[in-house]
Amino acid sequence: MTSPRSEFLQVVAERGFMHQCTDLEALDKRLGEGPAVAYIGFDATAQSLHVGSLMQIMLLRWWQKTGNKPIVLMGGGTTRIGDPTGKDEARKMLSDEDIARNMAGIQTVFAKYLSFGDGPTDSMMVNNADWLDQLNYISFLRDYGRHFTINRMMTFDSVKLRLEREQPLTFLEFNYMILQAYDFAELWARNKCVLQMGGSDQWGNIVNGVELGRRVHGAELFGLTSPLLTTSSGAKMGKTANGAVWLNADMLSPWDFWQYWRNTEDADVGRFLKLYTELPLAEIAKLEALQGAAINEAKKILAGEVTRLAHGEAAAAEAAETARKTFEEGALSANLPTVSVAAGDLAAGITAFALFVQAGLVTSNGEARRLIQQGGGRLNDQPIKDPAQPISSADLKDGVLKLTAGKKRHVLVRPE
RNA sequence: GGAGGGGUGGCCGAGCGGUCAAUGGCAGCAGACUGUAAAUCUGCCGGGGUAACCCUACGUUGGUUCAAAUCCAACCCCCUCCA
Repeated sequence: MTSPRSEFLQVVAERGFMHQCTDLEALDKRLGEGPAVAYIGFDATAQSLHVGSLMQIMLLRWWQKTGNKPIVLMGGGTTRIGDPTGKDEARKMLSDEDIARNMAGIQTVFAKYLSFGDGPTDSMMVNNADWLDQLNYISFLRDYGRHFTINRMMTFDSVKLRLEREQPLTFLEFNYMILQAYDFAELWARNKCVLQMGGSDQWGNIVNGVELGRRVHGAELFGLTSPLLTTSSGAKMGKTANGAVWLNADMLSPWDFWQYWRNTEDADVGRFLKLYTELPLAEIAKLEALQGAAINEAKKILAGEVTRLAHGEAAAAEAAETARKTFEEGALSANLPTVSVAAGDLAAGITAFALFVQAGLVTSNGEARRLIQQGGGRLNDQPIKDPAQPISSADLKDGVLKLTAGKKRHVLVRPE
């Protein structure tokens, strides 16, 4: 089709959010008729979402910004099943307490990206446990199970891949797609929700929902998926050395979050600016055209914008300033991550390798020794030659010690 | 219930009585080169220890042996086929 007329779909197309859509023209037409309701589901598998989900959150944000109503669906019910999509084996069962705790952690992040309330374009949050938990098995099978054929279910990747790899797929997991389809139909019935979005791996689950809605409610529903993002060198988004890039500040500090974006590969800068910031496309075009070292400026803007959305203006500014002092001036910034050691211990002297362990820069004495022996350990910006070198109060500068592991990881140590 | 195959370090995957903390690949870390990028090259990559060396580890538990990831027994789990 030609370029979409609706503002939402224009944004989605221009900025790279579009992977597949069940019926782009019809959805465009529907959006032209007035505000619509769309949802994205988030299962409560961890205490925080990570940047892998950020594209979905931005989609909801654009949806709201372009005059529509977003629904955030918390998968309180479906998390008890476990989505087999893209997994080689069943995830361990999460207890109800874990799920409740995870949901509480995840919910907080949405308030930063969406405005909630009762207005026509205000976002709302619902929990599919509200309807899934009370389903009656036989009734459900008769009303909904008859719309699914095993023949067709076996053709979906989530099922097919497991079977082809001869990995077990339990009946519990096999039901996941049915429940997700039911969610969509239910959200149509309750809130006239007409669109489900999600990552491309959710395509099968989404299509099932579209079809189920048509069969049981005669509703015209739509699905739209975003591409699975990898970095230019092929790594999945959101993973780093120390684990996932969490969106919650208590799981990953705004400083580390800023650093993650600052270290974006050159080739990804333009793509990420379009997806994860709201800068005008013309400005992004200029930034991504920067060559050589100049593109670092674009990375700083990327880091600043993304951090501002996730953690606020102040946190973003502080991270930028800390980075400037630390990396560009080589000066000491008081806002670097800080750990404390007992003043008495420091006065007595602590071996360098032990201090690196205490500072959390490495996880074992052996690793600390290796780091230092290989020339990757510095104290107050001076290389440490001997892992056993004692460090004491005499090394304090302005009341702190600055420890560095490698080129990028800095920690301040304060006696207390 | 029967027959066969399999469970090895974060992952994949060799090993099949000693020379095995266990080949190789991926991931990760450090150094060089750079731009807090990528690619490349070099080193490292279970824990403790300056080191000698010690401890833990090859599904679980016992056993054989001077010596077991490797052999035996029982058990647990997974896969395939049959009933």
